Amino acid sequence: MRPSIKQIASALNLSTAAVSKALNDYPDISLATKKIVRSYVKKVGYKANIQATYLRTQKTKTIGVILPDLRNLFFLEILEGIMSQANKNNYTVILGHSKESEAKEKKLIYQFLQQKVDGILMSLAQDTSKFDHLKDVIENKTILVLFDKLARTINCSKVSVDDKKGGFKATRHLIKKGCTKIAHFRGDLNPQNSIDRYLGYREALSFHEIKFDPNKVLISRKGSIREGYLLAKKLYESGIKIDGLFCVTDMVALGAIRFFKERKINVPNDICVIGFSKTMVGNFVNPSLSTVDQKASKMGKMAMKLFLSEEKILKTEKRLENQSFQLKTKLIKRESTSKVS
Amino acid sequence: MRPSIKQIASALNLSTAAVSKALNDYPDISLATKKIVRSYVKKVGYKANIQATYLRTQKTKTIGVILPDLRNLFFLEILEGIMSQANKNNYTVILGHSKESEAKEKKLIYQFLQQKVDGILMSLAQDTSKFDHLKDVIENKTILVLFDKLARTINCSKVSVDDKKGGFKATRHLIKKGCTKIAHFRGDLNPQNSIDRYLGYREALSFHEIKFDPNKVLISRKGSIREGYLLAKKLYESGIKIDGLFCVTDMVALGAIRFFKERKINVPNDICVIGFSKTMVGNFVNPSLSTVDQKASKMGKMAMKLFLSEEKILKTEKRLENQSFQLKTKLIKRESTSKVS
DNA sequence: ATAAATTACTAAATCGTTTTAGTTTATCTT
DNA sequence: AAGATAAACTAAAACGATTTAGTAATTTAT
Repeated sequence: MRPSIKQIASALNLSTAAVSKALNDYPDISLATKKIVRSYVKKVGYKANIQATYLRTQKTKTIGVILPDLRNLFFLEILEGIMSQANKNNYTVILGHSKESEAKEKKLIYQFLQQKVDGILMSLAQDTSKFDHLKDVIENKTILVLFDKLARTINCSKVSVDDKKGGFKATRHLIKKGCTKIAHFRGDLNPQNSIDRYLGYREALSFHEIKFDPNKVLISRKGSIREGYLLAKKLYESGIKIDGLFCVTDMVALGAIRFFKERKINVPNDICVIGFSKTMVGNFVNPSLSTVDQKASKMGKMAMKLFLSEEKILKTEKRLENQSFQLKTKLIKRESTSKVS
Repeated sequence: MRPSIKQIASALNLSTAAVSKALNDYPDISLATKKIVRSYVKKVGYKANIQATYLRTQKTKTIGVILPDLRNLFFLEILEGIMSQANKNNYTVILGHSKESEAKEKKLIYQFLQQKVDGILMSLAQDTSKFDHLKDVIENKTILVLFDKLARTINCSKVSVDDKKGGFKATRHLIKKGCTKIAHFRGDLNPQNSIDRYLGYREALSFHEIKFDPNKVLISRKGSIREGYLLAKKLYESGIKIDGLFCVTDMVALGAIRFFKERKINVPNDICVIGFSKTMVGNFVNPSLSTVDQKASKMGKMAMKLFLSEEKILKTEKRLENQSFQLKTKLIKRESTSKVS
């Protein structure tokens, strides 16, 4: 068992107060005593008990991270970014998995608040349509940082991707490759991301004076491979001809490509396909998948940095003060759009 | 701010002791009082402060999980398995990422012990060769459960895969497909897994009376795609002819396949390739990758279950009592070995 | 030389629970 | 009716730290 401050104090013939102050570098402890305490503490490997410290300071040096999907490498890279920053700053990360469900998300938030985390960093579940639980976080004076899937109306720090520009880039890339009949499998109406990607798609079309055709836009609710497959099938069977396809996620694109393969439709020669949010898989499939990179790891780092800066303000000025940050996207050209135009 | 037990007590004209006992269902509180307390608590949304509770009970209802690689879907599925069980049992999960480094692993363990987790569930880093930090966990009366990459000599609960049988199955599958010159890209010498897979490989060869050729066994230290590519190149350039390849991981197999593709060597017709530990990617590549499934999610669940059962014993008998569990593997036949023999 | 100021501590309260050891009141024996 | 027993509480200590207020010893100022 690790020693407590009491045992250290009696071993050194000091009061617990003196030991605590020495460790926290209070000015009313002499340098000599501080040195004695520090070296002794090092020798016996004393570490302050975090839960006991919390009881007085109300700080746990812990953040909660909620991810909607653990099987999605995009979120894992974000997680990695968060964790590397967290480690550097001696924060502990507790993890929650909302499984894209608002109910689970809510439960996790209250669990985290009970754990007295200093902040919650999260991406919203697909499902989430009410934001009361987010407001509760802020009311509890707990820092909230949203990344990727945000709620515009909530007053907290946010890291987002410039989805509109990304959608624009993806669509423009297809146009440059000579595509003129470009379909879009968009995401659900709820999180802002899919709306923005869709808007980028439309903007690119109108910029290049291609008439927008609502029949070429289908909605994927879950963003799964299976759905991509089914939407491609639906579009194909409806008889609408296309030569380009921009999908809201890589997974949807992979599903679509699978369908085209089955029907002996050549990608990219018959149809160019581009996804969104570079996932590792895209690099291994055949044809390899063009996509729009979201810099997931950087997103995680930024989220943690926003938290740290807010924490600093909270410490001195006792109020939450949030910032937002928007990450740029990068077009990744691969085989699925490598048609010679 | 959530109310404390004190405020509840004064609101109900009771002592804090009575309220606490009512909530914890002590027999010396009348049913009537219990009902009053419970309904009031529900109304105001009171939740016990976990850190304060810990101070008395020494239980945090928190476990620490250490993974060596966050970009590996295998570990993420394990994590998912752990988290789903943890949630069911109201445990909080704190996550650590060792990045396959012994030093980081050590640091994380001490951080977790400081956090007073009730248990640590982990897979060892590639790097790890000394086990003092693991012994420290046990000496701290903290439950330790190792999964996947274990240390045989440490006396704790363990969940492993029957790697030897898995290696045997993979190799036998190649043999059944008519391969006779079977190479093996094995893992490093340190964690037991790669040794066992290698032993399974040898056993299958000898079982089918194929002479073992040490020149056909190469070592991959990191198990990366890049390494798989380089090993395939090395083997190819050494002039050794093969018609089958069993790789220690899917990633290594993917790398090898990439090299074969570049050299216009057809997989599976010229060389059958099989990996290990079903990763999602394997299903999307072309050709899709045969592999040996490790049931990652089940592994996570088992790890958590072993923890829970050990925790139960610890509570009543005040001693650590560990168990081990070995998961069966399953052969996944896909295109990379679909040669007609 | 004495009062004031500074230095370097200590005592004790506090955070929010749980739990041991009483204590009061009511009920049961005989 | 007196003592024993049981029921239903309460008081207070404890967990391990931090921090406020106070105190002794030393130094400085006049």
